Amino acid sequence: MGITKTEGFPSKVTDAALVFKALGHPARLAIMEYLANSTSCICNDIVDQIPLAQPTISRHLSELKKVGLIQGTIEGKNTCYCIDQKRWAEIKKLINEFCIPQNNVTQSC
Amino acid sequence: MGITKTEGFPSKVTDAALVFKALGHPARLAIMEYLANSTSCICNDIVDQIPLAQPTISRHLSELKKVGLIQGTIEGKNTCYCIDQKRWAEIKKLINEFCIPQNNVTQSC
DNA sequence: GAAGGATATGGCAAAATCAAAATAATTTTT
DNA sequence: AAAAATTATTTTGATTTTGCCATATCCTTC
Repeated sequence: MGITKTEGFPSKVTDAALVFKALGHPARLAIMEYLANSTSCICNDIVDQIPLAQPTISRHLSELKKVGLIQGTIEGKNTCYCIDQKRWAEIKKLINEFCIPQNNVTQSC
Repeated sequence: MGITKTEGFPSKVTDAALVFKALGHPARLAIMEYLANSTSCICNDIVDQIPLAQPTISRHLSELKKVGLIQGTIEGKNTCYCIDQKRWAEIKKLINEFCIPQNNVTQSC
């Protein structure tokens, strides 16, 4: 039904899924990469780099912000968006610990 | 428009986005975790573990397979699904190298 | 070969997503 | 205070996703 069932899953799983989902779009991934590799963090500069209209970028930025991947601070006329490095490091750690093959677990394939 | 624009992004970005997207659903993430921690890899056992109908699980499995996260092999009456460990390791590596703050890059926030 | 178990597929309805145009809100500049 | 610049929000329409029922397919067993 286009509605994602979340009941019956541990919150650890649903929380992680929200982060992955946010990263699961080319524009949002490109924004993250831009922020990691550019000295600029100004919204308008992002709009210049990504081939999408300004309102669309704004939407994507707000979704990244919603899951805590980035922070946005208003600086006068501009808004500055930055990766939340602490949170990003936590997420990376979580991914690394995720789906590690257990040495006591042997499957037939 | 519910349609994701992919033109104008490097294929490295769109490819990674597809993997993140596949992981961005509680059921699919729960399947991955189950496969990593269980000795069983039989489809029917997964259906028993996840609170969704069999056809729905089957769909999710096929999406994970589509992006190469898992492999499925038919074994008589059953189908055995397993994490593609080689690919999974590659993806983890890719994520780790992703969005690392460059030390020559300083932002104002 | 009939019956039963396991999995995949087709079809449908509800909901969510994506993109952009239009517009609003806020701030700086003139 | 008017104009310009930057960003967010609202609205609209097209598309995709999700979930499940019904059904098909394939294999095993009886």
